[in-house]
Amino acid sequence: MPLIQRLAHYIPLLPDEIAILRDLQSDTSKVRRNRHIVREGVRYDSSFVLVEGFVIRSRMVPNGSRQVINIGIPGDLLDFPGSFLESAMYSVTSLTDVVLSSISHVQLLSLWKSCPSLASKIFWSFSSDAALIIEHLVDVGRRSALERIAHFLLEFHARLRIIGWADDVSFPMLLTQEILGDVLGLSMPHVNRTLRQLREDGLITIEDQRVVIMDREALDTLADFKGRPFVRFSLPDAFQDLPGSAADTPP
Amino acid sequence: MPLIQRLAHYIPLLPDEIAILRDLQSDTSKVRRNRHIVREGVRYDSSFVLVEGFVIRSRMVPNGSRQVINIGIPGDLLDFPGSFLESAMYSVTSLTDVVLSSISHVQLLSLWKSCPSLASKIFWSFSSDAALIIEHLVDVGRRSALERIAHFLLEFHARLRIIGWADDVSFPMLLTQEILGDVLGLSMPHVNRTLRQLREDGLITIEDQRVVIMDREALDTLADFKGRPFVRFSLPDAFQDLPGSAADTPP
DNA sequence: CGGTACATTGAAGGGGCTCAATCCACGTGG
DNA sequence: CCACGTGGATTGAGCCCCTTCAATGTACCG
Repeated sequence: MPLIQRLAHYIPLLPDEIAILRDLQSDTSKVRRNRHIVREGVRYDSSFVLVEGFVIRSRMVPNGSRQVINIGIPGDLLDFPGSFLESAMYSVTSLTDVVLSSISHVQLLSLWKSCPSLASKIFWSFSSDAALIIEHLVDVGRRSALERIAHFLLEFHARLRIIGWADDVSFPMLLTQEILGDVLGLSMPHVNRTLRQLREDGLITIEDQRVVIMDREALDTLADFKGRPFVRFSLPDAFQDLPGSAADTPP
Repeated sequence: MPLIQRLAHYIPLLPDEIAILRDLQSDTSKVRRNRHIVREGVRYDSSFVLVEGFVIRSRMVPNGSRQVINIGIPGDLLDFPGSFLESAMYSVTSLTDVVLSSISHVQLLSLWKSCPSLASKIFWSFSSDAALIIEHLVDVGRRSALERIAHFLLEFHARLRIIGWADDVSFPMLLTQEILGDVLGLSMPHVNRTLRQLREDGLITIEDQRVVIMDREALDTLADFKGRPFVRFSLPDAFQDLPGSAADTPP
């Protein structure tokens, strides 16, 4: 239950809420590698929780290139902000074999009545997705290739750690250099050269498809990465305490 | 009441909802030109509706440059996704003299109980902000300077039109070229040259601080601008009809 | 009338792109 | 078991878009 794990990493979840979340993810479906899950321009009336596997959300541009908006990892709620919009504004494609659980928009929104405290936590999750995109915008707009890649690696590492896919200093390299280029607005050859430079400078190594962070401090400085202090749950207590007392949940 | 105007442009608002919105914006405050309204890293417990004037939301990068996330125009709800986060992830600065109306997060969230249909409309508004940022990301990541500027001008024109600040073919140029550069990840001289090229190609003219669109079709093509079809309200009827029947409101 | 803010233009350089070749690991079928 | 195909990584050469640095122009304002 990576969604629960991810939320709980930031916010104490009440037993009730966990039960509801479990329930929401009851019917799952599988999608093979390299398939479209959501297609740009089409309308959907349910969102998806990514239970297993990885996806990319991307937009094509007429000149032939594409921009990857975001890498979806287990526990992510796909399709924000699409949930509220007329039609999907980007495609979602499976990067690996994937297990999804769909949640209709009606279900999602009715949470505001049945369990507002949980709803607020889910909307917090949307906010932190938006925050991620803003970070991404800053990356692409105002950082050099070296800074961008460093920043992306650190951010991705942080996200993977929360769901148990990374240890303190390393994580699996799930993206091809081509995709990494589409994420960061760079060409594939330049991604390659920049990664090499990071290696030569002793900041990272890459072995067996894993990225190993060799010099955390230098990377943090280079990327101006301050952990992710802003991405933390913060709502009026009135909303955290609704269903019962604000007890912690067992880990 | 630009917020009401903006929402109503997309979504029929019920009389009740309009009354509540009016009420929310009752106490206003003024801020002079070039002042900080929200400062990066600080925590706030209320959001703002921008009633009059223009603001920029931006992030500084250690190398001295900054990235403008978004231009706030009258009717915008500032501080998303900040509302849910521990601390502001970007600064908000007044571009002109400004009239704000603050809405505490508690007030905002309690709408989900007191008037869920309105709440869903406000959250739709957040979604469309997020959509704007995604468009922006695509711009900066994968479009040439010419395409970027064209796209920005069209998008900005569309937004200004909704609140009555633009006519069919022209709108006031509210940004300096320096700011435009910070929006689009370009240097000021290059913004200048690119604008000149757009002029020389007969796509736009700039006179008396107004941008005039001379060749709409060519601009649309260049920028791959398709109006903003995805930014349209779309929610299960269950949520649109809660307080009464789905009657239109008088204009 | 000098000061400030912004627009404009030029020259030179570099970061990142394009195009293209090569290499490597892996899987698959004969 | 090997030949081959395929997807991805790596590397090189040349170029161009955009940046940097710097100077000049221009409007407005106290």
